[in-house]
Amino acid sequence: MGQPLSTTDKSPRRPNGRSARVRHQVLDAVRAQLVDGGFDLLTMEAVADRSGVHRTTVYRRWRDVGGLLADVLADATGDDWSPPQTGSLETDLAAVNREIHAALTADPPISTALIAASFRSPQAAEALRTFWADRHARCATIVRRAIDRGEVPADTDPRAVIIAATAPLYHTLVLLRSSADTGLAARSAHQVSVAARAGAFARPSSELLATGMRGSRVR
Amino acid sequence: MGQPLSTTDKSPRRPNGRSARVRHQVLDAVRAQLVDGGFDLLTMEAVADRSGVHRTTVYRRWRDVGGLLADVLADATGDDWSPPQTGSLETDLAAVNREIHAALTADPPISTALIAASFRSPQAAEALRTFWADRHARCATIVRRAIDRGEVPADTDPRAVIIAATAPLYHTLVLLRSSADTGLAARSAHQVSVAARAGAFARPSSELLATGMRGSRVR
DNA sequence: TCCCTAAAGCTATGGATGTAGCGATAAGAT
DNA sequence: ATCTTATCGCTACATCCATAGCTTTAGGGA
Repeated sequence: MGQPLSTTDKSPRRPNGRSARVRHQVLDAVRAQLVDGGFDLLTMEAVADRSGVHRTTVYRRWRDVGGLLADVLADATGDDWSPPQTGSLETDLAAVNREIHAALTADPPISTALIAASFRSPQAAEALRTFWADRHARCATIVRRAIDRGEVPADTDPRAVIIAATAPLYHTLVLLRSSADTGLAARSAHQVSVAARAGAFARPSSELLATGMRGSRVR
Repeated sequence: MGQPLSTTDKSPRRPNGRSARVRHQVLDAVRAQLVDGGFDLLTMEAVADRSGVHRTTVYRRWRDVGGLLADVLADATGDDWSPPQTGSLETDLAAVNREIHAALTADPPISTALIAASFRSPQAAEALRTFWADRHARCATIVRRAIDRGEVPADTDPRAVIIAATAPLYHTLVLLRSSADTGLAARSAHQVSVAARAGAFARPSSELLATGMRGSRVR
């Protein structure tokens, strides 16, 4: 909740006054505009008109649409999301994947809009990196619980498991833009959990021996 | 080599004359501009100036930057690329991943530019879909060879294996924009091949029985 | 060789986008 | 209460971006 001004990367010198009010008006306008106009109609001018804040002010503080979305994302961080807990690695991963699927196919497509914006604005890209780093860190508990249960070897790399499980879904929906069938979420979870149980996600530098052999040297 | 005009989706009525010459000039200019200017300087005006073709003509035939890149991509299809053949599923997948890694970190970043453009232009998005569909189809032979060798069950889904193996790399480099260490390519290949050998990539509707059990029903 | 016309060139123009400079306002310190 | 100055609002302007309408050129069939 640090209200970092996107443009200057430092907090406003007058955080309780007009600046804060303007920021709320603008971010509300961004969300509203995104809801009933989509990404295409999310323009600096539209946001300015909708918020009642002058155009030049929006330009000054947020620079471009990516900056606006980045600030919306920053405003949304610090929520209390925690990964689902269903009793097994596979079902946990599947549940996460279903949430991702829901987010990526939601209407209005806020997530997709943010990803698209990250290719235009370094600010949005950075905000997205931060967001994902946070989510990956939280999801690591899924793998740690599986380790505690003895489901997978102790040297399993949590981050690698999470990425392997979720990447196919992102890839299909975001990059290939094909309509992933509902089973993909579950199938990816299944495949990854099979590999993880076999010790394929052991950390390279670990002394603990995994069940599967590692070290697939390439060339 | 059907030279489909991107804008009209139909071939030019005079395919050997000025139209073709103009197309070559423009596509050459796009490639050149991309090489020594990057995506940011790839503008309609720059391409027009560089190619010697008038601005309005470039607009008429290609509409926007995405259209230009889409046509460049279409112009590049029909190459004779074929997946590497190294003797095992794991090393084949690793080799593919290394090619992807090289392409995504190449300078100038043509692949990344195309992906970015696909979020702005439906034409570029469609071209990219086509391109990837083609590549996935060709990569399927990697899995088929593994089936023939008896490395993996006969009902293994080739496309699912390819996507699972390559998605983490795309995800890391393109979406997370973090600098994937060189080992990621090999590790993903290893993990997927372990799961595939265990039968985790069996086609849902297959009558053939895989070695591993399937059917991870969710909820 | 001579038309016909598809396609390119050109000019003009409207709209969107982004910035500069300056005066006005109000947050917060004294 | 008063002053200082960060921040906003406003006007004007400079580009870019994209298209419309018209003229000119040249490919390719007769």
